[in-house]
Amino acid sequence: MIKFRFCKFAQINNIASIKSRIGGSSKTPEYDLYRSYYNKTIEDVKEQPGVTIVRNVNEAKRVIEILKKYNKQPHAWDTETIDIDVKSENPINRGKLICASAFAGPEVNFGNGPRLFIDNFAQNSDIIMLFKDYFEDEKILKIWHNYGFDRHIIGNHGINVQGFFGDTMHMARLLDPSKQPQEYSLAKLSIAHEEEIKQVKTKRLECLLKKPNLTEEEKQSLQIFKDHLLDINLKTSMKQIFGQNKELKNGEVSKLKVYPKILQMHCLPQYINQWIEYSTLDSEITYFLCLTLKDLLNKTKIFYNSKPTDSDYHTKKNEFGINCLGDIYSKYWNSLGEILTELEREGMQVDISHVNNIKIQAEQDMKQYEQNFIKWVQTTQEGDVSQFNCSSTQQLQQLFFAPCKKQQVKKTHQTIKEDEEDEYLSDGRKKSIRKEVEDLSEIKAFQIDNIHQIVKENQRSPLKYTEMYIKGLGIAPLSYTPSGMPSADYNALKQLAGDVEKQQYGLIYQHFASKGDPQKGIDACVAINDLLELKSIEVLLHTFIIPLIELTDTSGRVHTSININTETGRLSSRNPNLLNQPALEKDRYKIRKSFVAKQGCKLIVADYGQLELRVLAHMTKCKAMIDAFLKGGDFHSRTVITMFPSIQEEIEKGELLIEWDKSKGKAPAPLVKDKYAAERRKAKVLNFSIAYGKTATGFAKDWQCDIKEAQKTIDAWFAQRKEVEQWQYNVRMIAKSQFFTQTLLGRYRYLEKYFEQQTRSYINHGLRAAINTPIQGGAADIVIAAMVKIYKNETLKDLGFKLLLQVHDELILEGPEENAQAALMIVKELMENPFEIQLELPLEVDAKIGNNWYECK
DNA sequence: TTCAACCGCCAC
DNA sequence: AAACGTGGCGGTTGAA
Repeated sequence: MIKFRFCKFAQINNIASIKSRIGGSSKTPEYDLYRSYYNKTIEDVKEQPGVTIVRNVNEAKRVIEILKKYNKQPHAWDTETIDIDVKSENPINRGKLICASAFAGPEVNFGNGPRLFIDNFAQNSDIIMLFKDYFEDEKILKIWHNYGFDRHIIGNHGINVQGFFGDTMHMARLLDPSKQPQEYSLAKLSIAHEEEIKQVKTKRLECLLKKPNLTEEEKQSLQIFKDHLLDINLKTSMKQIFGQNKELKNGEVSKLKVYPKILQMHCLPQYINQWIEYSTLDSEITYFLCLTLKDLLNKTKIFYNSKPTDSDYHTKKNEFGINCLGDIYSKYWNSLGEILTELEREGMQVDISHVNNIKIQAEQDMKQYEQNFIKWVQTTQEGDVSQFNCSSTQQLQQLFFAPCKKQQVKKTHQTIKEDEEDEYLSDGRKKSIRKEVEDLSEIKAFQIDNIHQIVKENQRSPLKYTEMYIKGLGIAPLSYTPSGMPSADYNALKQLAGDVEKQQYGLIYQHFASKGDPQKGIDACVAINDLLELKSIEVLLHTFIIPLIELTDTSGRVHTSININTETGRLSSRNPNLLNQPALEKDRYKIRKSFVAKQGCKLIVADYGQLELRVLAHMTKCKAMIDAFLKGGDFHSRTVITMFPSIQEEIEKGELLIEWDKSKGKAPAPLVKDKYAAERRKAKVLNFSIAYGKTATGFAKDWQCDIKEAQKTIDAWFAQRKEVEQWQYNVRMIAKSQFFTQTLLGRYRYLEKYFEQQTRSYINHGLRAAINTPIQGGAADIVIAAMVKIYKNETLKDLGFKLLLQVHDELILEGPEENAQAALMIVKELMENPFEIQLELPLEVDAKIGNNWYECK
């Protein structure tokens, strides 16, 4: 079984091949330089209290024995890496370890105390390999902060880390998912939980000191810990410790901050001691943060109706057998942490030749449209605009809508900002303050490359840039951006162009026709239509096609980085984002065909049907919704008939059908989706948008009707779904009074930030979030539970099927062709029953087998 | 040169 | 008083 799960690792176990892939840069002159510094530096490294430094084989072997001796307790680890830009690159097959640190408890004495520092550079760069058996021992548990990153880096050395105890980042996110993303760094968490960490440390020390049979080494370690380490609880960020103000040539000190590279910190004498302290503190903090967060998770009961004074408060469980957040961690999120790293390492096979083909195709298609559009722009301008940039929103705004006044800016929860002191960037520069946008004047200059080498008066040689002037057409703005500028998005441009194919010309036609030149109007519509085509191709090319080519590895697989960093508990994906691949209708180049199964394998793509609506139905226990799901068939058609009594009558008389199986011949009566297509479309939009808290105004805008009519339709929806209305009311009340909302399983999302500012905009946003999170987050709970079940299923392992990706309500697996059918049945079964209990209504999963992602949809 | 604000668009 | 939730990301632009 194991052989299927880790065949990827089996491939990379060949160390020579690893080195050739990730160690290329270690042969550069830069490395040689630092290596020479390093050899002198390590001679006079100061001995630091509590830190044991490992720099040779014997030392390594000795500490490994100590680590193994303490195999009953988890060990916290952290790594520092080189050869990777952590901001833009994923750590799969890229980046390697320069050093690692561990902390296994205050009493675990590695010789000079409980902090362990392992050097893995230059002549010591294979030291980490001595720890292979230790890392791969699944019985020895390890704690990490952002496990995925460290696991992959260590994996790059051919070591497949096992024995996952927990990830402090995931724990912190589960405890409170509502913080800013950067607040989950080790440094920030150590500050946020400073008091609790102190308490945990003190308590732990007291407890250990009381332990009978302490060895001399342990006593010594505890003494060092007490004397030197107990009071160090704050992790300072690397930038704060190592950042220096840049010195200018004239001797003055600049505000710009400079930071040494990791290589420099590791190799240069002025940094090394602080560097070792910094690195070893990481793992120690991770260790105590883990204890702290576990404790907090266990203390966070999920029953908000119970009070701590209730006698059963500490043991009471919800319908899913969950008492506290700690239960959710141990039941689901812990496994999820492991699963995500597996998905990342596995990656997805890419048909590179297909991607290259569609890239060429897209580039060709774009060119023509671009030429057409710019040619037209030229007809409206006096100066040369051959360098008009179609990707520039500003230029488009200027061209169509200038001159115009900007709209009054509305403050939303995102744009509102307090008058704070000057903020500075990490490199010391002052953070720029948002400039008020100004009205658009009729003519505006844009900077362009001086491709014609124009030499200006009083200049001897041509400057690099020159100006292009755009004179606005002065069309009345159709909508505005949040900052008050006229928007030039798809909607606005589409209104200008109209439907060119049907010769129903849009607003810009009027603009020219009213000046007595209808042909010019038609030309303009055609041109804008071309612009829209151009833009849609550009998006596909630049957001999907090109990045996919760049990010696919040499073996033809693309490894996205999957994070749990949403406030609702959904996953997100980066480098590349595989969760927003174009849907079938918009996928004119069939980008999804690029994601294929590897040789001899098939993909299984399994989708939940109407997952969020089912979650809503379950949580509200809404009879009408549950009923509609139980009866089956087209859910939106069922919604239509409950909303419109006249349609209901037709159904009862048999003059109208909800669904018809075409294999039985021609339908004896018309179908709802045909006869009442418009109504069904409305019902569909309603079904989806109610969960988002969309209001009548929003619907009116979408449907282009007045607010009253929209409200009437909404009322019709709610009339049969009183339970939903009541549920929403309750959820809003809790949000307003207690500032949180909870998902299906009971995870919390805190909403204080929306209610602190007593503005309507904030509060309304908070209320919508409160409504949406239980549903969106509940759906996430279900899919995560299903993933854990699938991951743990022995039969699927035997069949060789592995998870590749989760796309919110869809799971993708890959495995041997001959086992695909068997695997599909199991996947479907597991997904439809993610919990021990049944929900108020069944979950339905549609699963397909195919050679690529496109085929499976 | 670097970075963030802004706009816009992709998914579920 | 605002008007649809959760994300990632590319391009342009101007500031430091």
